[in-house]
Amino acid sequence: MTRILLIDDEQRMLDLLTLYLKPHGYYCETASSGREALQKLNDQSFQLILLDIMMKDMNGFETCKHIRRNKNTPIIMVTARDQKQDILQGFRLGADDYITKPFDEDILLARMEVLIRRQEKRRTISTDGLDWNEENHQLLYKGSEINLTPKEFKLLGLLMQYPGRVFERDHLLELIWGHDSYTESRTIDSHVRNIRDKVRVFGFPIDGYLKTIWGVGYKWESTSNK
Amino acid sequence: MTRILLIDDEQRMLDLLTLYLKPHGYYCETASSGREALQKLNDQSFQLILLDIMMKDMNGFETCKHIRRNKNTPIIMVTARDQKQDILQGFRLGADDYITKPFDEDILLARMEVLIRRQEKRRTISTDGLDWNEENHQLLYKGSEINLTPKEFKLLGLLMQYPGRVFERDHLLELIWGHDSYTESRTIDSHVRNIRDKVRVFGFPIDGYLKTIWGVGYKWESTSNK
DNA sequence: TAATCTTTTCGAGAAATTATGAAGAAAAAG
DNA sequence: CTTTTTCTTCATAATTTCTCGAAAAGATTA
Repeated sequence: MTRILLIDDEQRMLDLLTLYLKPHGYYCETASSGREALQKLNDQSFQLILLDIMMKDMNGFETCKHIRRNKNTPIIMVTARDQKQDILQGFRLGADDYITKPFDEDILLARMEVLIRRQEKRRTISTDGLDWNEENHQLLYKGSEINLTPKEFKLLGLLMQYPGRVFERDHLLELIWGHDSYTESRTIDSHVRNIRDKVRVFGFPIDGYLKTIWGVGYKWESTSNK
Repeated sequence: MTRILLIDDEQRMLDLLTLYLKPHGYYCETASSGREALQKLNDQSFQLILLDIMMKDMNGFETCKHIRRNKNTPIIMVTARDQKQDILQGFRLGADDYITKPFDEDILLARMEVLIRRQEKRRTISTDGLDWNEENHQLLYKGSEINLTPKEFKLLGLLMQYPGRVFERDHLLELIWGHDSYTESRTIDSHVRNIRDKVRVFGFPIDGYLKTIWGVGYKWESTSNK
């Protein structure tokens, strides 16, 4: 799930954008001030930021500058039509793109995709808010990091990569441990347990996904019947 | 000198753009057909492509698609105003941005700069008060200089350059020491240790950023949960 | 329901990996 | 050439992860 941070001090606008974006598979987190946005950016991770320039408290420019001190998450500015100086100023402060209000939904989506696509060359697998990312060696649930050990991480990644497919324990051993391992196949069970425990703590409905196939092995459920 | 490739079948437009861009320090090469453009792209390297969509022979879309087969040089499409379908199609084929004719010179320049800036390896990186500057080989924290040795400096810079990404020790060795080095991969650990020690003395919360990924390597944390 | 088989749970020891401290080798500076 | 700095390696301490057995719980079959 691609996570977007919407920053605007008008609640109406936040609602509207959320409504726009949700059906296209984006999860939107909202912030109604620069301060709140920086807070959320500190706690969670996002693939894109939509930032309204016209805000009362800390304005969009200030916010943009602050964000760029620590992150290079792509930023699309939202401006009123033809505020050329604003647009230029935004670019100077590190914004990646802008759209003018009122904006065309399709164009916005296209621009968003360009920016997201560019940084998502890495391999990620996502389900229901759970993102497994190989390059970052990270498992995120709704933007928060869940700490896994190397074996746990590989095991989960493998299962998620082939949703619906059942893996026998010996097969998992071969794929993750390698063919020259003397490890007992029951060791898998321990790792599965640890994964379940760790992920469950964060509120992800893991039992609806990581399933035991009795007498066979394990699989990652593709159709989430939680 | 930043090299731009202009593609348009109207000579007048090519001249106009060249005239616009030259004073801003861009070198412009021109092509008046898709074929010619592909030829030039094959022989020379460019930092950016400006591509007119409305061309007689091989049109802009075709050209865009061909270019993307081999290169990911940023492409800005030039379209007539409000050809929404054209714009969306361009994005689908891998364009990075578009401008509508007649365009504003400053906005064009700003958009170009965004795309070019992103391509360039950054000479300075800043996080949470820590500034890494390649040009003067300095690491500053809140203005005070932290003295690093060459290896330490390069290593830190590389990690900061790609926040979030995990590097294996052998990969770091290859990137910094070069492929023909006989250095043990554990040597990395020593350098990491020295970096941590030196930076910590100055009060920077290094342990929240320079992370050990157990069993894998090291990374610079992008979501700073200190 | 009983018998049997499989999985889950738990915990402790084993194994693997990283951090640390220190010293010698190599390189650079004086 | 000498001194200083940087780089590399190694031993060992500290930490984290992995593994496996045994008991408990759960599923299946007769």
